[in-house]
Order: sequence, then C-alpha cells, then structure tokens
Amino acid sequence: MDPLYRPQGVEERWQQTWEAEGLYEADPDPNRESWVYAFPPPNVTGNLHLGHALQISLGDALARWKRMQGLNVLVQAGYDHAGISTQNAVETFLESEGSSRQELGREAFVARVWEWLHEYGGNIVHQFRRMGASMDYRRIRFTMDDDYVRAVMRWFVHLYERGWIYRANRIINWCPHHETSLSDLELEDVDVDDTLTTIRYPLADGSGHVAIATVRPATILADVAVAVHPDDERYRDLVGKEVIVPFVERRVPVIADERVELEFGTGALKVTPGHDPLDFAIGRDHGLPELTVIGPDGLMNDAAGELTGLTQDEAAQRILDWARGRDLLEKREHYRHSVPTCERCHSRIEPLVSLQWWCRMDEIKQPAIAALEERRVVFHPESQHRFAVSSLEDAPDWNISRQIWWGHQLPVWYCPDGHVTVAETEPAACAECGSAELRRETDVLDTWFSSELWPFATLGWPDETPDLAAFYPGDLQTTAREIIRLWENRMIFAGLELFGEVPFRDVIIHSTVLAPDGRRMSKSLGTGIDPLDLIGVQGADALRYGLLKMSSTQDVRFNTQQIEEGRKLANKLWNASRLLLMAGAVEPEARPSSLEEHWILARIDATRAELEDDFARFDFAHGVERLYHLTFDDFCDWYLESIKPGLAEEDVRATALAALELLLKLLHPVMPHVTEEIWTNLPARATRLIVAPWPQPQAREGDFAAIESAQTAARIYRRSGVRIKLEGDSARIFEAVVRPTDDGRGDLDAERARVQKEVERAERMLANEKFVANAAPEAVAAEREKLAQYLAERDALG
RNA sequence: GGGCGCGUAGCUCAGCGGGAGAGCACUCGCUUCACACGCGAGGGGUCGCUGGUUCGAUCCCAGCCGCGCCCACCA
Repeated sequence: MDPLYRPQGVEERWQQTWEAEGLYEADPDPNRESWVYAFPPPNVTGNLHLGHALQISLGDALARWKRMQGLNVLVQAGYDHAGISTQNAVETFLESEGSSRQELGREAFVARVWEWLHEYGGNIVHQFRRMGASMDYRRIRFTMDDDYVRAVMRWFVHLYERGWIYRANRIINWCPHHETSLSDLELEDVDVDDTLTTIRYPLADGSGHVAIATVRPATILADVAVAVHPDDERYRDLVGKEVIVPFVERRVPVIADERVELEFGTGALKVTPGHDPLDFAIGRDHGLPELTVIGPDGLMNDAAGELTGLTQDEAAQRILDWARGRDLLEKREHYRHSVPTCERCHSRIEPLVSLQWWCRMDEIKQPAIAALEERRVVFHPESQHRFAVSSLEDAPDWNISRQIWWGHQLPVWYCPDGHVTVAETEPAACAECGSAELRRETDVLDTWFSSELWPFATLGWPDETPDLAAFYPGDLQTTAREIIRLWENRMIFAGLELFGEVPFRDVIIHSTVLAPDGRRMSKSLGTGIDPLDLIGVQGADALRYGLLKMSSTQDVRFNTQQIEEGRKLANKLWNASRLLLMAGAVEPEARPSSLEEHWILARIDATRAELEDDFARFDFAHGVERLYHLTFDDFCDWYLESIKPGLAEEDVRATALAALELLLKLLHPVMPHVTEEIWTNLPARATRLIVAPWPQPQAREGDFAAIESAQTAARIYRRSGVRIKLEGDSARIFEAVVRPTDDGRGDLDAERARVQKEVERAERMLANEKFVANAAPEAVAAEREKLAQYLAERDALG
C-alpha cells in the first residue's frame, strides 16, 4: 500500500462499481420509506460550476446518509433545455460556421439544436458521476423528452381550462437581439453612462412651456401626454391644458398622477405608454392611446414617419437638432443610471406593447403562500421564508410566451377566423367554428414553465405511475437564493395545484460561491473554476469536503485551503488503515478491554450523535469539522498512538479495526470514495460501505467521562511536564497515552497559576449575588461544574 | 430606495452574554519503524467605529463607516 493516498483512478473505479452494481438505483418498495431528492436540472449546454458542485456535495451527503439508514433513496438526475441559453449557444456556433438561425429557418434550426446537443450537450452527466453523485442514472430526464413534453402540454391545458392562462396586449420586456419577450426575472440591471436631455414642450395656448427630462429622446414620437404630480405647486395650473409634443407637433393633455416623482428632473414626465412600463400603467389608467414607434428590431418603425428605419440614436439626433433650432433644447447632462438588459446577451431591453400569453397568478399562488406560512415547506435558513412569501404575494401575472424557436411550442391553434383552440395534441378542427384549417401558435413557453414540473414529470406524470405513487411528494430541494422566485415557488404552486401536496419538505438555500477576490464567479470575468480541474488534482472527496466546509455562510469566497484539508483527511485515514492492516489481518470486532478502547468507541458514538444532529439541521460545515477532529485528534493522535505498543495483540487490532469501520461509516456521506476503498481492504466485508448500515447508538457514558479526565490530565502533563496524581483507570490510560518528555520543559508554577486564575474567576462569579439570582439556572450550574473541575485540577497539581 | 447578510489572528472562517478559537500560512524542534499531505512545541487579535442595556458584551440594542447579494417604474 502506497503511503500516499492517490484518489485518481480509485474514485473513477468506485463510481463505475457502485453504478454497475445498481447501488444507486431506486425502485418503488412498499416495505421501505423513501427519501427523494430531485436534483435541480442544470442547463443542457452548460458545465458544472462550483455552485453545482456545492449542491451535489450537500445533497449527496444527505442522500448517502439516508441510504445508510436504510431508506429507499432516489436522487433524480437530468438536465434542462434552457430555451434562450441553448438557442444562444447554437446560434453562436452557427455563426462560426458562417450560417445563422434565419438562414436555416425554424424547422432546420431546431433539428440543428438537437444535433448539436447530441454532440456537445450531456457533459453534465459525466460531471455528476465524477463528483460521486449517487443519482439513479437510469432515470436521466431531459425537459424536451417526449414524455416530458406531454406533461408540459397537459399542464398548459390544465391551467387554460382553469381560466388562468390568457392572451393579452401589454407592455413586455423585449430583447432586440433574441427577438423575444422576457419575464422580469430574466433581466439584469446594468449601470450605464447616459445623457439626460431636458426638452421644452410648448403649451398649446402659447403661454409658455413645460421642460421635461428624458434619457430616450427617440420615444418622444410616441408621447401621448405629459404627467405631473397632483401636489406639485409648480404645475398645478397646467393640469387639463395641452402641450405640443416636439418634432411631431401633436397636441397632448397634461394630466396629474401620483406615480410621478416630484424630485426627478423637472418634475414633469412625458408619458409614452408604448415604450415604458410606468407610462404604460399611467396610460391604461387614464385611457391614453398606446403608440409604438420602435419595432422588434430596435429600429424606428413605420409609425416614425420620416425617421422610419433609423436607429434610436440617429432618431434622437434628428429630434434634438429640430429642438435646438427652435430653442426647445434646454440642456443635456451626463447621467449614470441602471437599465434593464437581457441576462443572456446583455442587450438593452426595449419595453414594447405586444400580444403575449400570460399566466394569472392571483389564485394559483394562494395555496403556495399558505403552505409556506404553515411551514409545510421549510426553508433553511429560516430567514428565506419571508422572501419566498413576499415574492409570491408580489408576483404579477407571468408572461409565459417567448418568440424564440427552441422550447415547448404552445399547444394553441388558430383558425382563419382567429378562434383559439387549446388542446394537448393537434386538434382536427377549430373548437369554435369547426374549421379544419388550423395554424399552430409559433411562440414557445418560458423555460421555467416546464421546470416547475420537474418533481413529478420526472416520475411519469401525467400518467399515474408506480414511481409517482412511491416517490411523490419528495423530501429535499436545494437552490441558490436567486432561484427561489423562478423555480421553488413555482414548483410549490404546481405541486399543490395538481396533487394538493407540496413537492418537497425542506429547501436548502446554499451559499453562493464567490471567486477568491470576492467577485462573482463567472466565465466572462475569467473567475470561473471548473470542478473537474480540482477533482483531477485533489480528488472528488477532497472537493466535497472542502465545499461542505465552506457552505456555512451566505456567500463564501472560494479557497483551496479547505479542499487541501479534505485531501489531508483522506490521506490520514488511508494511513491509519495502513497502520492497522500492516500489523496483521484480523476480523474487525469491538472487544474493548482497556480504557482507551472504551474511550474511542464512546468518542465515536458521541460524534455520531452530534453529526446526525448537524446533518438533520443541514449544518454541514460543523459536521465535517467535527469529523476532521475526530479523525486527527481523537482517533489518530490519542487512540492509535496509545495502542501502538499493543498492536501485536489480536484483540487490540480487532477493536481498532472495528473503531475504524465506525469512523469510515461516519465519513462516507462526505468522502465516499476513500472510505469505500479502505473498507474494501478490511477483512471479510460482505457489503459495500455505501449500503452498510449506519452505526447504532452505543452506551458507554461512564468510560467516556473517566477517560476525558485522564486525557485532561495528560494534556496538563504534556504542557507542564509535571506528573499529575491520578487514581484507578484514569491513571492507567494516562500511563498509556502520555509519552513523557525528557527535556524537563514545563513550569508547575505557571500551570498552577493558570488553574488558580480559573478557580478565582468561577468563585467570583458564583459569589456575585446578581449573577446567581438573574442568570439562567443552567449557566449557574455550568459555572459550579467548572469550579469543581478546576478545583480537582488544582488538587491534582498539588 | 427596500430586503437579506457580512465586517473576529497574515488568509478562509467558527464562536454570538461570563476563559478569544479552527484550518492554512509563520517560528522552533523532530528523516520516531501509518502518514513530512506527518508529529510535538510556539508566536500572532484594542473581536469595524461610537454610544446604550447589563454586575459583566466579540456576543443583545441603536447609530455610523465599509462590503456582498437580491429586489425596485426617479423618466
């Protein structure tokens, strides 16, 4: 056996073995309780990043822990078609070939996407395996699989029949690059340097003008009113009058609306319902027309008259020139502000009025809000509940249609008369007029519309399958904070709507992994780190350990130190097993006789209980730290060192191997590969560690206390070089554990002074009447205990 | 502007009402026959700042400063 543990090769071998032996597989089993974790399906075109790796580390640690506890564990694997992202990726690829989406046409393009996916997609699953993720790989699902598409169609029809899906003309976010609408949640605000232009709008009666600030002069052509705040003294007399819109010289009314900010610009707002969300809202309330002068391509459209076909900048220039010539241009100043952009291509969003499909939220969200408030779904940390609830409460109707080509085409057909037929599969005739001449809606659905079905569409819904009966509802969900509104909330309302049951019980909101310099990790910033690179060097076990250690805070700066720590832990375990195995093979069996043997077994058992508590609370950072200290401090430094002289004895080795087995079991959920490798090297193992039973509680309380006191005494001895009086068992373990130093280092007086200080502190506190009277009883009791302990130590020091 | 969270040893982070900690890094000593990816010993911190509550505050409260993320219709 190599004194250096090398994960390379070992890990791949176990990953293949576990899968080949079917140990990841979950099938309905009426005799066993199930535990289900639907892993969030990553983007099919993507690669795992450290956020995914973290998710796998904690989700898989729980899965393996539950599996060892005998539960029927299902970890669902798969990937998402990720509409715009994928279309984007394939378009970029086509560009490199000198082709384009437009050139191919829709049908050929979609065919190319499939081709492209077969060639370049599906990397994710390889990476899952390489992380050691114990997913049921037979059950890999893709959101564009035929069965999944059927589920999406059923869901759409269901919502439509409920009256919650409708078509309406409203202002939407338009990405001119992708030429599609986007939901508010798909936007990313970006700060830009801009120009704020103040232009005078002459009053129609010739009595002066109103100055108005705008960052988008091109939209002046679509102005239909000027709005001021009703309380604004400056403009009170103007309300009800008319002004003349520059350039187009159209008379429009001055209206009053509370949504106008008094403080901004001149306090007067040009109202452009066709191109601004706020103006749209004001326009609808005041019954104003909705003019559109910018087209889907971002250029000035036919309604722009002589400016048709110009870019917005060119149009703005023409308008400004016009205004300047008539002394209507008051000023132009630098202005930095944030603008919405497409999160995929970062094109500036054009707010446009457009005919789209919508999902009504007011009714469907109510059961979800109730479920969250009743804690039928529990977020960890708890503080995320309020955010989840408030974002549901505030959720506006959801624009679910997209004008891209890659995705689930809406199950909607139109006849020549414009009647709408909604059906899961292509209807023979119009439901209203019977016309057989049907044309299918070309829009596709927002990606999240299909993602929200993940917990049950992966189990066969809409069919009533045995899988669905056995594995729905599930147990765990993991996600980053920003996905709560996009996904968790929607899975919850979909599950409640269709089954009346929430799809999972616990949601772990895990930390965001930041680059070492604190910036966001991203490929474009060059701060991305590929988990596979880390695995190649340090091993998947080390990566899992390190990420779990980093998982405690809301945001964590990635650092390799914690992964190094994991690698060292793996190596330490490896060498501990070498020590025992090289001493001679023997069947592992706990036959403790000496105090140190009782002690280590008790110590492991105590850690088991603490670890179970950590896992139950999803506190992985403390759990792995506990395992580290158990292995290094207790098992290796104290226990193994103490039994070394006796390793020739079979009983000593048998007990040590039994203790090692327990240790391996506790570590397996975190570091599955190295523990399984060592487990296999131990004599006569009938089962794999991955399915070995989790250790049962042991009662060894008395021994534990005796040894703790001996260990404390030994530490004092080591520090001070002073022999301490101990009696009975404690003295024996003391002799066994302590290797006396012979350099005479140590200072009895200093040790006495330290203990004396402690005694005085405790005595002072207990003499404090207010403390004894006001402090928590446990605190006082703890103080009494400490005092007793220090008094004993003082006695021992003589 | 609103919400969540963070500022503790050189670094990454625990601790969150009565002794200031871990890992890494650093210093010193050990080629001890499981492991130098090791063992032992050690140095290093006015616990962001200012007030308040308390017998007592890194820990609770308020304000301020700095930082991160999410959300928001100041055109």
